Amino acid sequence: MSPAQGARNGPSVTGRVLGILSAFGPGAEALTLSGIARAAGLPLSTAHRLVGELASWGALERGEDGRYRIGLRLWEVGALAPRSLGLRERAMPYLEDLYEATRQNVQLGVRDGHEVVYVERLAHPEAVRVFSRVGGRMPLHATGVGQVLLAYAPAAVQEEVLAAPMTALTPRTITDPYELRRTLAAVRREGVAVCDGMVDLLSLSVAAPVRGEDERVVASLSVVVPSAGAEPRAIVPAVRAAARGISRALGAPSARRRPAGVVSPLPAGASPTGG
Amino acid sequence: MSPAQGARNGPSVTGRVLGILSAFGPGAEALTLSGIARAAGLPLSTAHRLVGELASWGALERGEDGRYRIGLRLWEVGALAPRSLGLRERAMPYLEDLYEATRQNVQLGVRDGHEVVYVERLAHPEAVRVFSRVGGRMPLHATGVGQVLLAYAPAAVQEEVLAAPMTALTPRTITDPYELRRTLAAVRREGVAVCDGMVDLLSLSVAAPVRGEDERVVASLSVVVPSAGAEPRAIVPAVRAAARGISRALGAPSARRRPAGVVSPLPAGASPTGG
DNA sequence: AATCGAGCTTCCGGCCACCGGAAGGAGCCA
DNA sequence: TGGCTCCTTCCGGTGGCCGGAAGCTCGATT
Repeated sequence: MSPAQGARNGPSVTGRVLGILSAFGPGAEALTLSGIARAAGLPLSTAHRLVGELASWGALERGEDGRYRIGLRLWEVGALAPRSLGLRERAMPYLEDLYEATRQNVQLGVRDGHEVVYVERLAHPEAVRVFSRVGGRMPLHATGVGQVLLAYAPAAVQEEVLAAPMTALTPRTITDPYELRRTLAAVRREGVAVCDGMVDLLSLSVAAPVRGEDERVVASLSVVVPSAGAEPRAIVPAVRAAARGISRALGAPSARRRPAGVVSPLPAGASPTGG
Repeated sequence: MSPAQGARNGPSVTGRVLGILSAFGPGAEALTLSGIARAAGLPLSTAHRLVGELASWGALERGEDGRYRIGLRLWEVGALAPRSLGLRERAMPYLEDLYEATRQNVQLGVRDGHEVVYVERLAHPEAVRVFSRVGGRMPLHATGVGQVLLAYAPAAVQEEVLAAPMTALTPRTITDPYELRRTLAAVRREGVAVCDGMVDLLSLSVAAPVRGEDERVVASLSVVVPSAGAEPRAIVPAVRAAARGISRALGAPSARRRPAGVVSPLPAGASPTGG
């Protein structure tokens, strides 16, 4: 997890304010004032003052139950993050198609440090339950999206991840540095990652890299399907095609092929396997 | 732009920090340090210090061009806003279906003060160009989603909006209080709003209310189609059904009907296209 | 090459805005 | 009634914030 977190937040006012925001998180969407003060390590009166100011601006909202939640205004500002909105906006149509074709789970993630942050997710209510959520984080080594992002990350990042101990989410999660290194090489070679039962034993994910205009991998998308009886071969081409479509939409030179045909990257019979 | 911006933000540190965040907005996703200082009305050195702190926490990110953008971390926190994520999560499947059926634009918005804030939007690349964007705001009186939200808003809000001057986005935008009042009554009676050419002359939107567990209208969704040759009658049922589906997912008692049938509110036959 | 300008970074003394203990109020439960 | 938790307000002391000033890095212009 993000080290130097709780301890930091220096004694500066800005740090305290950010500490208050840090108090919120998945599983802590609504907090009482004292809860915030506790989590942020602030005296109650201090928290009271700062929270009041945040609330009057709209960064926090106070519910009828007296508890505070993240406010719409903060969400608005957050929506301006280029790695969220800009990416999302262009990726959506392709995610749509992929979702429509599979009726399962489609995810889009970017790397932040040693973790993947899920920026978008389309989930069919009846699809396999997936652990991730929009705005959530997962370790890079254990997920399809993560492995792709790691495979194309700067060497320094890869070495850091390989050097650190890796937590196992299931018995099948890769935790051995050597094996991971081999896996990453395979991902680079194939252009896809297939993770079977690494997050939970019942699901399998297929992920592919999305490139930006400078050819760097800026995101990764994946489809998660039930492990049982899944046939990755059937999914891989679709995932690859969608990833390439998004890359093209982002202006990646390498993705410029096909003389601007149909929008849908999933024509019924077509296989991108070249030749 | 943004009037009364520099003036507000009190002289408190928190206010200054929030002022810095306010400097960003649609059309201002990337700013230089001095740009931020200018927009927030802060001395350069002060801005430098605060921005540095924000960036080191992850609220801002500095690009290779030296300009600052909203950081992923802030987006993450913003994603915790209940009116964004909680709503979105449950609404998505229905929006999906609606999008799939129409292949046009589907929008989901909530009310904030006298404006609608678009929380989600699915847009087909080839669909009518729509003015709105995720995280964007529009006046309540001029849009389908807005009219629905206004129709079910507290009386006080309605009167405030009716009393204030209304800007016309096109010649067809409602700006007359009396006419708006009549329109709102119709919306309440019908349970849908149909706005033809009010945002731009080429598009038409059909919107319906989404209710929460206490029956209050918490959001509104709409479909935007080309004005030319559109047949609202064909769309209305689909929009109503989707809105009801989301309401049910949110726990609205009134939406509990149908003995838990299929998930999709759009049985295969309903074709909104037509002649 | 020299000059200019725009933007960024660092430094530091003075002052004032922030801090947080303390006191008091509002609910809730036993 | 007493005890609990949570919230709100107040106010004097002080330590963190402020921001002018000096210097730096670019790139454009003469």
